[in-house]
Amino acid sequence: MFSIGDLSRRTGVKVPTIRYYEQMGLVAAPERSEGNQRRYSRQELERLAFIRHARDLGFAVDDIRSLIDLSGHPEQPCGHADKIAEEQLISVREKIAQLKRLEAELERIATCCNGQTVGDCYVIRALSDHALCADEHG
Amino acid sequence: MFSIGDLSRRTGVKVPTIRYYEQMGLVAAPERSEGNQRRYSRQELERLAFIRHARDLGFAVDDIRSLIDLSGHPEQPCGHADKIAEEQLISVREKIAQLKRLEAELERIATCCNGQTVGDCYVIRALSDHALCADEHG
DNA sequence: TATAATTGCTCTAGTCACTAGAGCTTCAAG
DNA sequence: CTTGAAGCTCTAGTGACTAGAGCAATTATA
Repeated sequence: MFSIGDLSRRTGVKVPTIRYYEQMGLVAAPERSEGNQRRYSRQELERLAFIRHARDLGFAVDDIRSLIDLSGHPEQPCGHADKIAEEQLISVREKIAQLKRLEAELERIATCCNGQTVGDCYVIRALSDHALCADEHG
Repeated sequence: MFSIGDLSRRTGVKVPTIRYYEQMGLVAAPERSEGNQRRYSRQELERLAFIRHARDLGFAVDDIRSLIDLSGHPEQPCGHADKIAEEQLISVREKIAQLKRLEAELERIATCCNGQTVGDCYVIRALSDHALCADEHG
């Protein structure tokens, strides 16, 4: 049996976050000690590790809920789980592409400032005048 | 003079967001018409375009506030503006690196599922067992 | 000019995924 | 048996908006 602090140390999920997940129904409410403190089993530790891992990978809490539901039905086809993972992959790739455009733009902005005062600072001018942008972003 | 809707169309910032920016003190409260509707000048249009541009580039609202303050003092040295832009560039690069790790992990997860049922689905197993990960993430 | 459609107003509350703090109780070590 | 860490519940705050209710003003059309 683990206390909530044990669980936190073993999974890297912060204590208030574990309680929040319980409130959201992502993890079930565990047994309690005589003094009303949460006591977790190994199974609950594993579920929390699953959640932590999925969150690290950027899955939304709703997606995680679906994945947990699916893992409770091991006899069903896994197309849905695949779909969730693939959509997540697409969204990650889109974010990377978007951030690369920002990187290029910021590189230009942050490295071109040779002015001595704000009045002719490239950072400020570039933000004021979209026309100074090499290409579209946002 | 522009109505709030004009401003929205010209800058791409949604109407409620403009009002929210006013509440946050990012844009000043403008003149009002006889019937209490907001009426903006060209200067205010430009400031909002500046904000929009900076938000597109991922600057936090607090950073934008600093940049606006700076642009109101064109005689001062621009080191601070440079610093904000450079920090933003670093943070964007970190996000890209992080997302690339996620991409690699998700690729492995999403493309390796040859099982027919959830029971042996790679997506579910990979999330359950961090040991299946090729390298660290998160 | 009358009316209808659109746009605008304020205000409250909701989103997501937590995080912080107050004020109290229980637990484990010495 | 005491002390200090860890736990409890509850409310409220974060960032950057977004949604909706219930009105008022403006603009376009007949």
